[in-house]
Amino acid sequence: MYLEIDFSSDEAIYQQLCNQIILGIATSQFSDGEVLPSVRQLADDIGINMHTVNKAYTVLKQEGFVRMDRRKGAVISVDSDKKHAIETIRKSMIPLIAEAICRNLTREDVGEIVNGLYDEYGEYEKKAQKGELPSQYRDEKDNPAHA
Amino acid sequence: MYLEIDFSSDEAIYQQLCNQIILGIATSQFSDGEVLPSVRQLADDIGINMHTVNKAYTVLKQEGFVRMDRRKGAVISVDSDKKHAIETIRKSMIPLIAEAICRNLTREDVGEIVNGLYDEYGEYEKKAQKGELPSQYRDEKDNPAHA
Amino acid sequence: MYLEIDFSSDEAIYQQLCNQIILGIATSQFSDGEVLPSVRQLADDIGINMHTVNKAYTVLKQEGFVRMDRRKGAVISVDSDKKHAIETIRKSMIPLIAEAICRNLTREDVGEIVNGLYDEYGEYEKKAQKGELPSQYRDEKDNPAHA
Amino acid sequence: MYLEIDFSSDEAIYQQLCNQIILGIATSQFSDGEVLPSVRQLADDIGINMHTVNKAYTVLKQEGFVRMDRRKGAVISVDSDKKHAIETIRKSMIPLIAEAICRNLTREDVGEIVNGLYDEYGEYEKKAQKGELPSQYRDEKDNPAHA
DNA sequence: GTGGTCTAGACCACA
DNA sequence: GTGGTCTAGACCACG
Repeated sequence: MYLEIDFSSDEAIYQQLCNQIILGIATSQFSDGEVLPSVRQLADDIGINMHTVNKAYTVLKQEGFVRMDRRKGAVISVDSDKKHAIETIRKSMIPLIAEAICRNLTREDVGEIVNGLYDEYGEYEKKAQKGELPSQYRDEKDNPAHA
Repeated sequence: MYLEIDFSSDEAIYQQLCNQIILGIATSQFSDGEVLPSVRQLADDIGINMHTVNKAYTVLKQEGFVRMDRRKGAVISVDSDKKHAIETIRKSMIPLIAEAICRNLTREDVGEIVNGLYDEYGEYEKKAQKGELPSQYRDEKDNPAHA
Repeated sequence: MYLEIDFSSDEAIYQQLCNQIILGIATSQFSDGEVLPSVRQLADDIGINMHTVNKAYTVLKQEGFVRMDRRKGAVISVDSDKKHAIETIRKSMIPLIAEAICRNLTREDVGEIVNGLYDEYGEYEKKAQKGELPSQYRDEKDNPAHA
Repeated sequence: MYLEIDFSSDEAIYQQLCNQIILGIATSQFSDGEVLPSVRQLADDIGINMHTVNKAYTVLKQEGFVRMDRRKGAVISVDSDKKHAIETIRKSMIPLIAEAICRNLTREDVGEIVNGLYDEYGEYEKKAQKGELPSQYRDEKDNPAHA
């Protein structure tokens, strides 16, 4: 998978890394059980410090997207406790909705944004709704780019 | 308006301040044209340093929620360029939707979160839809043709 | 004359006032010998503090656009020492030209800007060239005079 | 590059710093992609406070002369949107041209000032016209598709 | 009285 | 080591 990092962003690099990987999972470029590149390799690929990659993996683990396997390294393993997820998303969404309201966006406007993003990224969703999950590894097309 | 700051949060104080004020605008606790407390005043009120408040005001200005009037100080003045707003919100929402998809939340789940938040905070929205807005500048001498 | 003040500008009000008045002179809305409004009246008209108007008048006097008459108040009286003027303009122009160069604007681009502004504001210039002003300089291509 | 600060000037130090650096870019003493000294370093070098340098860098970033690279610090990166640049320059030039007109300077006089300054500072211009620019980002990993 | 600027010194997250 | 944040206290220009 190709990871885009903007070194001039105000977002921390490890944070961008997390987000990109989460996006990769959402778009089925990474699938459950897949192994992420080693810290050192990914760091070299992107041209960043090893510590930074390490931090990203640690955060992903804490947030339940990855588990650390002693032999394989970081392995995708999405923890989907719906109630907890909703609460998390809700909390992060408060400032965004507040801004939307201030800018005179209606809930329909926001709904369109959400739908647009689901259309764009929601590969995982399609699978889920076709009941293909959680029969976990149903990988006919999941030849993820490079590791 | 009562502003709550969590000093043990990992979110920067000035950032919390920004969010609280934006929330205040969304819920009509602050309305367009209203003057915010002076940096010193607000700093004293919530027990933080003047400069921290100043930074919050500066960010709010830059993001188009406030303008600095040389006579009155910081004045609520929401810049509602819909197109720009949508783009901003969309960008900040990408990681959230990605996470939602990973956690198997459907777009309907997310829609409910959005609606819940609109119900909770959307005072401003109600006004807007009743046509009471926009009256961006109330002051007779405050809206010069060019900046 | 109508004076436009932007209270949200980063430029000080007295400074804007000065610039507007100078612009008024350039466009012949104020002419030599004309009396400016009293400090109090202008302050009331614009809705600003008397001190601010006072400061503007003081600066205009120092810069040689106005003289203070004990009975009439501030009187337009433009001091046009060409050599001194050139040196002043040159100094203020340095950062602008530096910026222009950085942005890849050619000297022709800047020349066009200058000409555009002369076309827009140069009432005074027309008089000068018609010989209505102190015959002085009626030379279309004179001494370089710059550093 | 040697930066000269006049501590007795009425111009803010951070503003002088900005102007000096812009001048440095114009004269090719700084070139695109070059890394500026760290805030602490530069502050020590010229004997001012870290925060003052920081403010200068922040302003330069906001005005599109510099970007903040999370790995390298402040990097010269001139944003040359010609249309925007012209509008900016034009606005700052209005008071200068107004003054010039008042002082009976012809457009030719001003043109000479402009040319003089271009002759003195326009190193960057020469390169640009030889086609050596634009190569805005030299770094292979520094130019992500989206910010 | 306001915000803007500058200084000084501190801690922390990031890389 | 970097910049980002926060604090504290000071002076000044502006209004």
